[in-house]
Amino acid sequence: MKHSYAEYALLFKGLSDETRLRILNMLSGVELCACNILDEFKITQPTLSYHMKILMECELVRGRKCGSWMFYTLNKEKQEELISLLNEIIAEKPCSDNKADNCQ
Amino acid sequence: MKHSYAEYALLFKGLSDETRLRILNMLSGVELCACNILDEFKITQPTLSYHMKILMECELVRGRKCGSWMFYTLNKEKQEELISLLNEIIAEKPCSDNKADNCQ
DNA sequence: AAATCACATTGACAATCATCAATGTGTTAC
DNA sequence: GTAACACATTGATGATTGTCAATGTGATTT
Repeated sequence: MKHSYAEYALLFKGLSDETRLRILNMLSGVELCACNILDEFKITQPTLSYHMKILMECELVRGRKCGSWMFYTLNKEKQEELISLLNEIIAEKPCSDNKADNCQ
Repeated sequence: MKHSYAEYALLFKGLSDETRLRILNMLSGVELCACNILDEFKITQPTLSYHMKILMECELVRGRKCGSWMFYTLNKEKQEELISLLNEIIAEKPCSDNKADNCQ
């Protein structure tokens, strides 16, 4: 648990929308500008801007401005943190007795 | 991509609440009944019931009824699927040229 | 069978979310 | 400097969310 539950919840909220998941997948290994991303969806430009803001606020994505373009890249570290958290949750705790003993 | 984006979005939505994250963590390696879980929170019983319903609907948690008790366990497979998805997103695609070449 | 216990469901509510049209801001092209 | 472009912000709207009090349901106890 590197961060608080509230922070992780925010990260997962960033991932909890189909459009945003598609955007993240588009960004894997590539840097794209907003207009490239917009082309792939049937949403308006303000809606995309809204999603990119959310992705950047929870730091799943990084942005860099270049002239009047905005280029986006994945922040792999954040996703690795989520993978660590999920692994941590899955892992059995040493203290756990693993059985609900009051009912077979 | 074992499932659809919509399904993954639902799974992440399941994880996007602080209370539910804490519940999942409580369940790692242990089977607990609803009343055990409720004791740890300052929420009402209907609210817990609501959260457990969400966790079961997206199959992050499995439930088993025993008399009038409900026992819950983690569904590790689902979390492993999410880890796979995150790894897949992080991984660079072979087709990607990795650079936005119209701006240094 | 009546009371109690463990949990689910319903209805209501405020808060947040995803979306768009309209508008604003800063950059580039002419 | 004016027009066009790329993106952000604002305001509005319908949908969804998390919460609770009240009530329902089914099992257990007495």
